[in-house]
Amino acid sequence: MTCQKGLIRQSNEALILSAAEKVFARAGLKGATMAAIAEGSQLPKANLHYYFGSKEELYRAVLARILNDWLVPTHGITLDAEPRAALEQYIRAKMELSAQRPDGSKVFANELLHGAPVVRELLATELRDLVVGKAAVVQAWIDAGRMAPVDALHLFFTIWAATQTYADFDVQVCAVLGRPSLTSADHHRATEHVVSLILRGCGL
Amino acid sequence: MTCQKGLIRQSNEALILSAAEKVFARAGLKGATMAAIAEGSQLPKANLHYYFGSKEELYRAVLARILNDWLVPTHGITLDAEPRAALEQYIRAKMELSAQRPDGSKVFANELLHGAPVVRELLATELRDLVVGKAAVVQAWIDAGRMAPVDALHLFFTIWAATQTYADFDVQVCAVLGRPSLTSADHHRATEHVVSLILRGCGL
DNA sequence: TGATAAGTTGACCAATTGGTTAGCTTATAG
DNA sequence: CTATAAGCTAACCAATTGGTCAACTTATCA
Repeated sequence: MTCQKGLIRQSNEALILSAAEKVFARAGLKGATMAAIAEGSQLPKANLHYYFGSKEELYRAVLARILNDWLVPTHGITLDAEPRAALEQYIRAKMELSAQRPDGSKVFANELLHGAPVVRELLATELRDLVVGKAAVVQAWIDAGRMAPVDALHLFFTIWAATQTYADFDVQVCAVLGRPSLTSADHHRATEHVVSLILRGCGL
Repeated sequence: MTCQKGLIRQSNEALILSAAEKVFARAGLKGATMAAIAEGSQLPKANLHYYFGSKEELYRAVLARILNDWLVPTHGITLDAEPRAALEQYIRAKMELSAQRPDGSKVFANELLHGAPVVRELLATELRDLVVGKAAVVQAWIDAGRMAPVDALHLFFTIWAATQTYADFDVQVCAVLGRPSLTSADHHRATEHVVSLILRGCGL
């Protein structure tokens, strides 16, 4: 009963996924080449097709991994949580993700930008269900007078946008700040800004 | 002395630029094909190369047009303006742009996402100079106690992100809202949300 | 140990696609 | 009207690239 994948397979798939995330982030779905991913993972091109049938299948696998990491940090948003602490922790988690794994965010952004041909179904089901649920929590907080009356669904759009902009559009941020790349001090400053602006915007 | 371009040329260039913006938005730089742009503009492919030397030159022309529209609405942010009115008007203008010309925003977002190989210089000069100047105005408002002490530069990042997300990532917004596409009522609701959240966040 | 499966790889192919060119038609101006 | 320039276009080319395949080596386990 060997339900587990072979160790070699497991290791090589991880290697390929990691390289693919970087290449897809830099070049997009069409711009990325299997040859570049092969080079990034130090494996011959034919090997990629052995583990992942096609370029699109590999792309799909990369996206699946990202979406998962995307949804996890909402867990602290519950009815009996303290609004200010829960939202602050969520925003900080998203900022941390933008700083630590910008490539993943970029691949996802690219997919959305082009109409989400691959993940559209997931958005309309998994993502929607989760967010609608969390928005109901926020609405309950508002109804209880625990925060200002913002639009609960759109609040999530704003939080995603404000946090992910530091991953997706880092070149722009760098250019305006006059930096070659974002330092951890920059990320810290950005985090404090976003946290305080949005919390104040929510009357917290 | 005919310094003006021929009428035919002017008309066809506009036709091509418009079609190119749509195709580049949908497919990205690499994903877009000259054939698709040709079909979109109802012109044979060789004609595109007659007016624009290469695919990249055409892409560059599309981006230039967008960046210009991008920078214009900051004009109301001046030292002697009223902070609340000036920021509100700027945010509304950006939301209007997102609603009216989402394709332009998408092309620009795609360019940033992939490291801005074509407009990087423009970002570090034109955009930076403008934004640093406007941030100084915001900082002066803060110093005068006319608004809450937010980070002036990062405030612009947040405004851009919060407004453009409705153009760049409209599929995601649609999916979560459960809409096939964004209605003008949706755009109105989004605008009021962003305006009130950010203004309150700025203590206005 | 031997047999079956898993993993590896260079060489190759077909399709796509940006770009060219030669020859054509239409417009413009003297 | 004529000559020159501008505009148009089908056919073609070279390069890129996703994907295939057959032959090979290595791992696994009864």
